[in-house]
Amino acid sequence: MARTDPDISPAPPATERGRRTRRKLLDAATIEFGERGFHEASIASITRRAGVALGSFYTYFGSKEAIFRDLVRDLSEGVRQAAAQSLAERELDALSTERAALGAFLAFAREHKEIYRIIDEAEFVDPESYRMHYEKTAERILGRLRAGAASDQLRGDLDEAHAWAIMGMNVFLGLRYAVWGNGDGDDSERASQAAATILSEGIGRRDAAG
Amino acid sequence: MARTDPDISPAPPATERGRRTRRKLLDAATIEFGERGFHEASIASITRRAGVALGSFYTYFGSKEAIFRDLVRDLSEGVRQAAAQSLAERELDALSTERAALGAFLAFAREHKEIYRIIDEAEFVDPESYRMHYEKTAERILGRLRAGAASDQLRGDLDEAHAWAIMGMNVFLGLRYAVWGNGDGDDSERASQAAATILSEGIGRRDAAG
DNA sequence: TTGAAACCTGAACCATGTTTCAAGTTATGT
DNA sequence: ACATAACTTGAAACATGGTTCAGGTTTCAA
Repeated sequence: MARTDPDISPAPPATERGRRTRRKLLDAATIEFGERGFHEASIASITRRAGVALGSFYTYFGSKEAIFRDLVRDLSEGVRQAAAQSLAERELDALSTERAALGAFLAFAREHKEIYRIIDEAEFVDPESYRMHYEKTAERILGRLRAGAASDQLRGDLDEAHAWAIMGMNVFLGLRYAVWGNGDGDDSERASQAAATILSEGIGRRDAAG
Repeated sequence: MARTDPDISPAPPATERGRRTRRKLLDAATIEFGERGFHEASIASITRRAGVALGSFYTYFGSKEAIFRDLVRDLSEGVRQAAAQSLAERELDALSTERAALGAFLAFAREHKEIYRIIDEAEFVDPESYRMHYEKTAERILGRLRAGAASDQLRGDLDEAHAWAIMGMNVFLGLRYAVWGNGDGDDSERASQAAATILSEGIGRRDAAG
């Protein structure tokens, strides 16, 4: 009895000690999932890393899937905050804003390769969160595009598809130059430059374009 | 004895019957992996779908990973061919070529959602093939960009990063409008339009851009 | 101080599904 | 026809690792 739906995590910790333990498990899981991926990861290894008994895991999480789900949501929020913060720091014109957003994302990805990988794997382990992550991200990009259009800096006909195209550019540049790259800043600079050019002028020759 | 390295698939079939059975397993695996994902998929279910005994599986594939690897390479080649064929059909200017390539990719993704998913999952099951798939794809895009530059239709300074940016756009537009979309052609049209606009003029206002 | 709730422990349980194997069947070349 | 290699079969061995549980320890409010 008192069965917990394995899909759902038990009630949040009531004491400080509990919150600490839960946090330790979450941090250990970030490393474990990042290094080995969801299926290679084991709960025993997570609790070992956290310095906690195996059984304690189920005090805080209903199942292996459940902790992964919690993690993805945590991290998705983390990415959002990192980007938002970098944009709040200064006032920029619309195109520079997109460039800064990509820069922040690349820096974040370079520092948190494991997070990048965890969100990717959510496509298979927790599709709902995966979808949510990208839909929310696209919405934020679209919001910026609309603001740029409102202030006459950007085209007026930009829509959701443009936001998804920009997001795709950013994600793949991050994969190639922040995660796979050698980790120095030059790669990121090259990526930012390419994206900025495309967004400001496209790839056609200036004098040849219709 | 006669142990087979589980990472490697045994020697190819020597008879016609063998080739048929191997093909049946590969086809069944495409469906199984596409529907349930790598880890949910079971070899028993694959052989059941193929109408073959469980043990026969190991006559043709060294392990579950091995058949997945073979599959990813098959499919990666399939995507390549589909795109190449659509481009070979007519002579197009550089920007139209990119638009046609995206169109072919979207159509392919709409028809083969399971293939799209399998290649994505290779990031975790067979990183080598995954990486190869995208590197090859980026190379082909870069080749087109260089050709466009050589004929003075595209900017002269396009490099690998631009190719990755374009690939990212295409992949994400495919995810959103071909795989997640409602499946009609309107979505694809919208996606193609957005990408074409970005590539030809960027997102800035024509008269406002520097 | 004390009782109850929260939390911790780790060995054992158990479900799942991959892999092996020994024996039978079909194809092929001489 | 015959010998041999290729192929097929499915039950059973086996490994792995998620999950449970019964009994201990810590925390905290009354």
